[in-house]
Amino acid sequence: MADNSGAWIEQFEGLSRLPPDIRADLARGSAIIAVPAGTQVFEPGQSADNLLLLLEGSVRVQQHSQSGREVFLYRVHAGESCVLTTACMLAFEDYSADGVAETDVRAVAIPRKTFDDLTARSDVFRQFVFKAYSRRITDLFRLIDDIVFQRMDVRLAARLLELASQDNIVHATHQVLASELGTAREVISRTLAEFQRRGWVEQKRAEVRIIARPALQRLANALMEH
Amino acid sequence: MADNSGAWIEQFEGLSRLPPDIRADLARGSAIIAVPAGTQVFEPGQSADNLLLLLEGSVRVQQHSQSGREVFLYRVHAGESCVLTTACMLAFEDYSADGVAETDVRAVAIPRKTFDDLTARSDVFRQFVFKAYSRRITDLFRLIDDIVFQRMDVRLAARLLELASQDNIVHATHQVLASELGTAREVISRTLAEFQRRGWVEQKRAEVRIIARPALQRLANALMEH
DNA sequence: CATGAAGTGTGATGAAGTCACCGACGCTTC
DNA sequence: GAAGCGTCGGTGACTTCATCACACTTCATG
Repeated sequence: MADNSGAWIEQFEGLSRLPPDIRADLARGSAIIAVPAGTQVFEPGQSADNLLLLLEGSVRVQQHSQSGREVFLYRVHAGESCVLTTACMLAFEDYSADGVAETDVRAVAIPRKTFDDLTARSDVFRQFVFKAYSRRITDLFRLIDDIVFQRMDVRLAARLLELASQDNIVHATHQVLASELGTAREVISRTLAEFQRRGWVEQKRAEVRIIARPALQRLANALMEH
Repeated sequence: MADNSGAWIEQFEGLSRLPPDIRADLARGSAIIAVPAGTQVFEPGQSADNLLLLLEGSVRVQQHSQSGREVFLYRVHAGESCVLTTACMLAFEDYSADGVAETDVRAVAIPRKTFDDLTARSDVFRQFVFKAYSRRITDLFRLIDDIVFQRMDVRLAARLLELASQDNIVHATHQVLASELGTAREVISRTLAEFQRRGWVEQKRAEVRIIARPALQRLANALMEH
């Protein structure tokens, strides 16, 4: 187990206000773990017994439907928690979504026992947990709204901007982008072809380079019609 | 305030195991309220300060999108709780969904203070809350899955069966059904017309009568193709 | 450099959403 | 009961998106 002095607690906005005794117990009752990219962090049918707080990296949470395809649900970034797994930690109900480390991940693992103890003893910790819930749930609401009402090109533009690195490159295959948006690869191919035709992006294999950020931005904000 | 002896606690599976002292505090610290049909139970921009446990009736939770249309999210029945409002109770984050009483509703209102107190003191209560969360979240996951992958006619058939009263009648306009499924009225009209052509339903103004339940059932289970 | 797997392009077809409009029903008001 | 009006439902034309089938390109690897 790595150093766990509890210094990481400062990285989490809601936890920095924890009183010293709780903070000590949290550090003592948790472990810092490292997970290589690609690892299944949690999966359906296995009741998660750790709440993860991400220090570095990101986790992609998705759902495998009966139909075999997968839908992207949301992404957990550093400084956030995989809080929805707590629902099954305490509810013993099997989870229908799974999480995959997209990059190498460093995280704090809080076992059920510690989680339960802190939830009982600290209202600051409780607020942290419920706030994280709130965040995820509103994300899901927004996702549903997008799926139902937004056009594909608008959603793709927005997602490209989100995923782009500083140098305006998105490292992702059309297939990956498709599952991010819950659509088919062909739709992504065609839409990207259209973006390229307009000179907004350039494409290589498994890579999209954003040329005209402002144009994509305008489309993403749906300030553009047709 | 109506009689609140705490007898209602038995109606909630997860709460019946509460120890006597907690149970007494829960009864004392909560109130039974009656809400007429059509009332807005909670709404965006107003941080809910009561957790509702439904004794009778149902609450429809939906989202008003920027685009003006609304999406049905889920329905809370008697014996269940509007637990997602707790996320904002404790997180102080504004809620983007609203809830409307579909029928006259009797409910137990648990104010934030009581909720917070019980969450700290009782692990049975905590489990109840988290289990309710779990239930809602998996409902949302299923909803997303349905929206993305299921055909409209399959979803409509399933919804008709859910909404039908004992005498196989669904009291709802096409518009209402459309917003339940996040689609357009015309789509519902056409699909229902098709169902009618096949002799599965009959229609009156603001009413659908199910004639061939088994056929709808087969379609709903997607055991039927084309 | 042959081979196969992964990534991408494209056309045809059908399902669903959108837009525009009209007619039918039910309720009020005179 | 006729006129007026709002809600509800029906329909055609068109667009967008999903699906299926298949061909072509890129790239790693033996």
